[in-house]
Amino acid sequence: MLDPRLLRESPDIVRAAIAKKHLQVDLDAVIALDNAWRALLQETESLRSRQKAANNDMAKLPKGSPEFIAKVAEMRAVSAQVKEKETALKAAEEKCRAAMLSLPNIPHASVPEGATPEQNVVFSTHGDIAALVSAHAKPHYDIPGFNKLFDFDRGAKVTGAGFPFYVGDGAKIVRALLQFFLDEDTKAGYTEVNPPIFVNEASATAVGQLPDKEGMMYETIPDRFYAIPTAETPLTNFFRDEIVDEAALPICRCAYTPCFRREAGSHGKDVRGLNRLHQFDKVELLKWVHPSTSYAEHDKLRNDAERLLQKLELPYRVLLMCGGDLGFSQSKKYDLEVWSGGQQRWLEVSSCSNFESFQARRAQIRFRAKDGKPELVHTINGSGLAIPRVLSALLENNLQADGRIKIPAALVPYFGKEYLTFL
RNA sequence: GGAGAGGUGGCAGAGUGGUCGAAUGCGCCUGACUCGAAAUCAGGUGUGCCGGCAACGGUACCGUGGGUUCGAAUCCCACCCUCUCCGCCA
Repeated sequence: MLDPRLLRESPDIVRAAIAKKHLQVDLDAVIALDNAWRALLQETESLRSRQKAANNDMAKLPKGSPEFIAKVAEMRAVSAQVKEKETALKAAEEKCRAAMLSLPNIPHASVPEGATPEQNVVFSTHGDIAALVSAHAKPHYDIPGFNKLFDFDRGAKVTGAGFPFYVGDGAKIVRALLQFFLDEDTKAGYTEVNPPIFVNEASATAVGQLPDKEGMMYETIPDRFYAIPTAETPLTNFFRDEIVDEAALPICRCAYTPCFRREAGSHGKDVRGLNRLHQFDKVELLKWVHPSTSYAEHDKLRNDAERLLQKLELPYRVLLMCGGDLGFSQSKKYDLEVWSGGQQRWLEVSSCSNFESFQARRAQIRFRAKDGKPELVHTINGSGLAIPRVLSALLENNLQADGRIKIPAALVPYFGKEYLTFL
């Protein structure tokens, strides 16, 4: 959510932000709703003020006295008016809040102009893609024996499409990657957290998944919990409605969780094999930072995620997202894409985003500044990293002529052997 | 799942219909005393929203949401959470 004062004082900044993100929002309607709400609030509060003054007078009067009885009669009418106004006020407030929630975050000045993913800027490229071209290269789902270690058919039987079983070395490579990521992230200064993987409605709302993305999440009956689409959801809510110690900032945490995404409407080549799943494992990095260090911490977090790909010796590139491809709630975002040599395509394995105070305002996460006034923190997060696509690149890029997969040196201590075998 | 108790400011803890944003204690901040500190004494010390350049004014908040009433921290209803006992169970 944006600061309402920004809308009132500098609507042009908001207008420019909407344009840069290539969104359609009727800003004037939002402003009108805000004005209407404020006018109604004034009226209601002055009525209540009158009511309060009368109450104080009545407290001094003897209960049964004629003056008292007259006051009761008089205030009965005011009370009815207050109730009426309060009902109207509540409706106006809800409309206004909904309208405010429809306003996107302001993109940072360094975000490039652009409407489509093609206009994202390649920020940096690492590793040698050409070296991966070989005669036996193939998509991971076509590698002989793939279905033994990554059993999609039985997963479909037991649960549904996109819920594979990982078997034998398949399970072990997932565990090795998770352990490796968590160890590296911890070394980089992130405190490991093991959060709940279901959240309530308030938590989903605070990070912006509700309203709007309810169709993307699995919901439980009868408790109305949501299966988390990312560890960002429970992690960000850790400090919801709290004022944290300024000296503790930045607070850096990492968490492994399974992630659940309905991905309604996704079909075709993009979703084959490990490319897109309804349940997958991911380690998330998250920081609560002081606004003054926000972008430096954002860069650091991106570097922390990049280091993981470097240690796994996977070629990757970093995209700086243009305004049109920036999410609704982000001020700036880098995507890390790993090169998948068999499919000959880039796969997104991490989005490193700075939300500035957009999430913190909704979630009411603040710190006490030196002058004593609470101030909103900035939140930053990114994957470090998502397992299936890293795995898919690992399988494709490291496929040997004999059908085995060479395990990167950094991962060998975790995996326990130098090769993964399918058959 | 059953029975009972309870949820009040940073913490502890009073308050059962009106002058209560809320006693008191602790903590914290400022000042006095002191070479300095401790102790002591005096004063201060929640958050949001609206209006205002500001000083400040208004209003809301006693787990959450409804209700009763001229008036609710206080009474009624629902829900959430915590604790105790019983039951069940990884």
